[in-house]
Amino acid sequence: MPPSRREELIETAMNVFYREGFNCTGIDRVLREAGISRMTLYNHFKSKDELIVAALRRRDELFRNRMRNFIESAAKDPADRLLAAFDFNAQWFASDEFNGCMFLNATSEFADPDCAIRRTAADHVRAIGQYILDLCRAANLRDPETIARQLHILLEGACAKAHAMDQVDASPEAYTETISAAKAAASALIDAVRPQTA
Amino acid sequence: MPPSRREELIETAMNVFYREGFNCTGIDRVLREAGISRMTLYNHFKSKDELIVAALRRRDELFRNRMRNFIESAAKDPADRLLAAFDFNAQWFASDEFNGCMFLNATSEFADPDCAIRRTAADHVRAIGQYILDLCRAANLRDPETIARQLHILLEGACAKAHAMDQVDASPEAYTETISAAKAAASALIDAVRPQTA
DNA sequence: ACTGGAATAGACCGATCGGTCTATCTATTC
DNA sequence: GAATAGATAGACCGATCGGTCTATTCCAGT
Repeated sequence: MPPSRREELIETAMNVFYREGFNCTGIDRVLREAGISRMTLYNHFKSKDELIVAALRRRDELFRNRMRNFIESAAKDPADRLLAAFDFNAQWFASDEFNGCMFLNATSEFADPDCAIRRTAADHVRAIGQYILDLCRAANLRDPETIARQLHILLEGACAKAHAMDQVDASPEAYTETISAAKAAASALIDAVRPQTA
Repeated sequence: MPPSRREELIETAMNVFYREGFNCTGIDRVLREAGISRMTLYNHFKSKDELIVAALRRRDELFRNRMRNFIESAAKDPADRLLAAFDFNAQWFASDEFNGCMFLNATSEFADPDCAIRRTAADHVRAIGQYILDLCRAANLRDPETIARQLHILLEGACAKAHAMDQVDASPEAYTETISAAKAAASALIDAVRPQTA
C-alpha cells in the first residue's frame, strides 16, 4: 500500500517547515514539493496551523525514535546511554540538514504561548525530558529529577548554541567544541551522583 | 534633547519584535506603536531587515549592560559572579515580559544562516560567551575555555527550555526548577576546576 | 459498465505585506 | 521672512498569503 496523500503531506510539510521555517513558508511551497493539490490539503486539515501541528507530531515521533535507537544501540549501561545522547546530538549537528531544534524554532515563531503549535512543541520537550529522567532513574543516580533536568538543559543549550553560531564561515569544529564540552560537563555531573558501587 | 525619531523607532521595534516576533509583525504595527509615519522609517532604514538588525543591536547593548550591572553588583569574586549570571537569568525568566532569548528567536525565524540578521544574532551569542570566558579567566579556573563553554550552554539551555515550557497552565516554579538546576550544575562544574587555594 | 468518493488544476477572494510616492506641514537657520 | 530639511498622512503598488469554490478527471467496488 502506497503512503496516503495525507501521510505524504505531513512528511513533506515536516521537511519543508524544518528547512525553511513556518511563517516564511507558504502553503503553496509545501504543495508544490509534495505534488499535491490545494484542495487535498484542506480536505485533510482545517488550516495551515493544523498541518503544522501534524508535522510537529510526526517529527516528534521520528526524532525520538531515532534518538532512542541511537542511544540504545550505542550503550547498554544507563549512565553510558545518557552520555550517548550527546553523541547523538553531535552527529545531528554535523549533518547537512541541521537547522536547530524544530520545536524550539516553533516556539520562537509563534508568540502565543498557549496556541496549539506551542503546546505541541512543549509536549515534545517534555517527552525528551521524561526519557532522560527514565535513564537517570535506571542508572540509579541520586536525585534523578535534578540531574535529568541538568542533562536536558545541556542538550538543549548545545543545540541552541550550535544553531545560533551556524554560519558558513564558522569553523566546522565549532560544533565539536560545543557538544564535546557539553558531554564533558554531563560526564562530570553524572559521576558526582553515581550510586556508590563496589 | 529629546530622543531622535530614529532612536524612538529602534526602541519601539526592539520591544514589539521581542514581544510578537519578527515575521509575524508588520511594519505598520511598529509605526503605530511608535507614533511615527511610514516615510520616516524608510528615510532612516533601507528595509525592514535593516530595522530588525538595528533593533537586535540595541537589544544586545541593553541586555549585556543589564547583565553586567546585575552581575557586578551581585558579587565581587569572579567565581561568584559566574553564579550570579544564573540569578540574572532567574529574575529575567520570572518577569512578565520574558519571551525567550531574542537572538535565539531571530535565529529560528530566519532560515538563511548568513543573512545580516542571523549574523547579528550570532554576534550577540558570541559576545555573551566572551564575557563568560573573561569571568572564567578572572576566576583562574583551569581550562577556562571549556568551563566557559559549559556555563554558556547551561545559560542558553535554561533559557530555551524555560521559553519552550512557558504555558499559562505551567506551574510558576517550573522556571525556578529549571534555572536552579542549571545553577547547581554550574556550581559543581566550577568547583571542579577551581584553582587550589590555601 | 456504472457509480461514488477522492484527487486534480486553477481561478478566485479578501487581507496583509513591504515598499514607494506625493503633497502638506513644521521648525530651525540664516 | 524666506529657505531648507525633516516629519506627516495616506494613497498607492505589486506580490503573496491562507483559504474557498468549481469543474474535471481518475480509480476502485459492485
